[in-house]
Order: sequence, then structure tokens, then C-alpha cells
Amino acid sequence: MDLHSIKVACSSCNLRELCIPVGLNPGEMEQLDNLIANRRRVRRGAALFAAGDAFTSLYAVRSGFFKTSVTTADGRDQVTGFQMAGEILGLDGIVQDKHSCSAIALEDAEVCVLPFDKLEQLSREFSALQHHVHRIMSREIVRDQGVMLLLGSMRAEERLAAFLLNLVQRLHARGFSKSEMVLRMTREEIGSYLGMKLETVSRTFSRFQDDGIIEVKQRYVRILDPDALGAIVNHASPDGD
Amino acid sequence: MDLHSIKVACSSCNLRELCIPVGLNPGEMEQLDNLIANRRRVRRGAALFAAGDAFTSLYAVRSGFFKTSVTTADGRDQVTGFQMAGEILGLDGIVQDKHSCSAIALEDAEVCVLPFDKLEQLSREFSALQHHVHRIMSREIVRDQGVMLLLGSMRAEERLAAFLLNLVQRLHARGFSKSEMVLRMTREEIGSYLGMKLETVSRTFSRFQDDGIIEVKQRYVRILDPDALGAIVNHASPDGD
DNA sequence: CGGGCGGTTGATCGAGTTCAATGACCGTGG
DNA sequence: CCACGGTCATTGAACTCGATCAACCGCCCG
Repeated sequence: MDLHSIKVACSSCNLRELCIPVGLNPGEMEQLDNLIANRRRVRRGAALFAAGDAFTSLYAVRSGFFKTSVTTADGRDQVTGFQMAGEILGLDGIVQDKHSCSAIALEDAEVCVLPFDKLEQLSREFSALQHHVHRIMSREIVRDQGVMLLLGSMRAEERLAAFLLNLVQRLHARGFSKSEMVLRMTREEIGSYLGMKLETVSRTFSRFQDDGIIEVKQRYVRILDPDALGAIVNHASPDGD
Repeated sequence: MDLHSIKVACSSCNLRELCIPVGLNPGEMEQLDNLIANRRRVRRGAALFAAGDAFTSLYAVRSGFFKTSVTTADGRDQVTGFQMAGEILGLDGIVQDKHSCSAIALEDAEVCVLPFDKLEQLSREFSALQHHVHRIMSREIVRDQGVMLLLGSMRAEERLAAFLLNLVQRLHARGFSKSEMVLRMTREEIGSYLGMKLETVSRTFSRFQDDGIIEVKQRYVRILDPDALGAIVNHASPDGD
């Protein structure tokens, strides 16, 4: 029981500057503490929720790392995102009262469970919380637009460069290095997310390494030349203007 | 003045079964009527809002047809969606109080302006409206996941087939034909949305026509064999299982 | 120490892009 | 009413990037 429902407080959480509590005053945060039913542990490889599951709650990642993916009728699937501490999972479930994607832990993880009916109730009382919920959903929409841009109009090198910069930037916001990281996902998962095959991901990593832009050793990646990476992202055509 | 701010009522709108009012009782709908500041006309080719514009309102498409698109630093842009009557525009603006994409009218259009602060206020009073706003945002997130799936893991034929079926289905929900349509966008815009070049779009149209699946004449499209189109979408590999 | 999963690298292939020319449609003005 | 210009669409031919097929490596864990 203790393992699967641990009472915690947003007000004392070290993610409060990144997670739901952002911008709430102490009184509002206390209400939020009452909302959070419990935490839930998810083992590496296990699903927090799967496509088709009934929707009841949103989840705030407390520790660990997730991927979300959608699946077609014929079995192919597409990774739609990777989520780390402080990020919110489950927004897809609201429309149809069931989840349309699956969330799988890529390493042992822990999430805070936010029963959605209670969150709505509390949002009606506190306009700051209400607006914050709206912002979180809008942020997800904007993020998705960015992924569409990436998938629809970037070449392999640009996609991987954008992916690495995005990842390291989010890790940095959580206190990790600005230039080093250990990837939590396989080449195949990166490929699925970026719309390319695992071999292409691997080759592109190698090319970046040969060019002295990054250092790669399996899951470990170090960015040596962030500017070069940035230049790759927003400079498609190989002309020199 | 009259041309640009026309008072209207959701309660008497013929889109009330598709738009914001869905599921609201008469009292709630009356409140909604007070919310809607006015309508706004947008000429073909003009922007309802552009990336970077201050966010103040959501917009419900009353008539006409829009595209939304995002632009990279280096000038490429990606069409992220097409919107028709009853659909909501502007959700991307909430996070940063400014729009991150542009909405361009593909034909003369009219929208209902929904000031977002007032919508939030009203949502706090009426939980049905609140939940409905959440559903609209979640629906957009799920739609975006579908586009990612399309862009990340489908081939040209599948993308176009999925696109045509989606479009005709939405038109049918609005009382139009189940099999015929006139496209409001160019081949280039379709290509941008689907992550392919206009020539490929055109060639794929021609191939579908040669196969007797559709009839195409410029912007006019008639679906002759919807099942074949459906089979193309969720049956990637050309093996016969 | 051996088995297996994940990753790298090479060789070949092909879907879709690119470049280019032609054709259809539409509004405008002579 | 028709000629003209412009935009949008179609089609062909050559090319290219990334996919596919295949072999091998290396790291981790039992």
C-alpha cells in the first residue's frame, strides 16, 4: 500500500517551480495538496496508462522518464513525446473519457496522480489554477505544432539536432548539465519520434560525431558545439548565405 | 462598423450542435450569448491572427475555411491544420499570451470572437462549459497526435488517403456530401500539411484516379471507392495478409 | 563465459524530390 | 468577346536522401 499511495505535498516538492504549482500562492497550493490523491510508481517498461484505458486523472511526472505513443489499426506505432520530471501526462484522455495514447516508463518512475474531476472543481474556485491548467494544455498544443514542423519539413540531420537541443535544454532546466546527457530511449524510439529508421538515427549520430559537433558513446551524448547544432536546425538548405 | 461587429446568438446558430454550445442547457447558452463579443469577417487570403500577435480571444469558425501554419526561423512553413465551420481557432495562444501560429482564411470567412478572459470567468460558473473547454483542447491534442502518426509513419499514398477521408467526413458532419468535395486549399498547402511536395500530391491524386478510387478535376474530388481509400490508410505494407 | 539486445556500419534500392516543360482555369482589360 | 497574364496543376526525367537488407560489434546480465 505504502509503495503505491504515498501522500506528498506540492508545497514542499522540489519540482514546484516546473510543475502544476507554478504561480500559485501558498493558500492555493495548500488546496492543491489536498487534491493530489497519491503517488504511483511505474516500473521500467510498464504502462502508466494504455490507449483505450478509462481516463480519470492527469499525472505529473515526479521522477523517471516516459514515452507516449499512438498505434494504428495495422500495428505500427508512433512515439509522440518523451516526458520528464515536472511534465504532465494524460491530457489526451479528456475528450473521450479514455486515453488515446499509451504512456510507458523508460526507467523506474514515480508520478503524482491528479484526479481530473477534483482538478476541475478546484479550478472553478481558483482562477490562477484554472488559467494554469489552460496554459498546460495550450503548451502541449504548441509543442505538438513544433513536432509537426519537424516531421513535416525537416531533414534527418535537422530533426536529430532539434531533438538533442530540446532534450538538453529541458534537462538543463531541471538542474542537469547544459551539454551532457544520458539518453533514456533506444535508437528505435528516437527514430519513431523523429519519423526515421533506427539506422538513420545511428548514422546521423556518427556523422555529428565525425564533424566534431557531439561526442556519442551509446546512450551517452555530449554536445561539443551547440552553435553548430543550432545552425543545422534552422538552416535547411546547404547553401552558405 | 456593422460589417465588423455583428451581434449573434449561439442559441439560434445552426452550428450549435458542432460548436461551443454542445451539451449546454438553455440557461448556460444564454450566458454564452453574452460572452460572444461579436463576429468578425476575414477576407480570403487575410490573417485572422498571425504568429506573434497578442492573444485575447478564441475564435469559432462560423463560415469559410482556414489554414493554420507555423514558420521556422529560416522561412519554411508547415501547415498544421485546416479548420471549417464549428471548429475553434486560437488555442495555441494561451500559453504565452501570444499566438505561435498564423490562421489564414482560404475563402471569405466569418468567425465568432470569444474573449478568453470572459470564457474563463464563465467556465468558473458553469462546470458544463468548463468541461467543454477542456474537451475542446484535449480534442486538439488528440488530433495533433493523429497528424504526428501520419507524418511520422505513413507513406505518401496513405497520407493523402487519410487526408481525403478526414476531410470528407468532417464535411459530411456539416451536411455536405459523403463522397464529393471541392478542396479549398492548393496542392502546395496539402503538401505542406502532409509533409510532401506539391508534385507528389498531384501524382498521388492521379494514381488514385487511374486506380478508379477517386475522380479528380482540379479542386473537385469525388470518392468512388471509400473502402479502397480506407484500406490504403491502415494497411501500409503491400503484402496481402 | 555465453546469449541476447541494442547499436554501428556497409551496400543496394526505391519512394519521393527536384528541375523543367506544358497545360488548365480565371480574372482583367482591350 | 476574346486575348493576355498569372496562378495553380499535371506530367516527365533524373537524382538523392533515407529505407532496406545484411553483417558485425559490444555491452550488460544471468
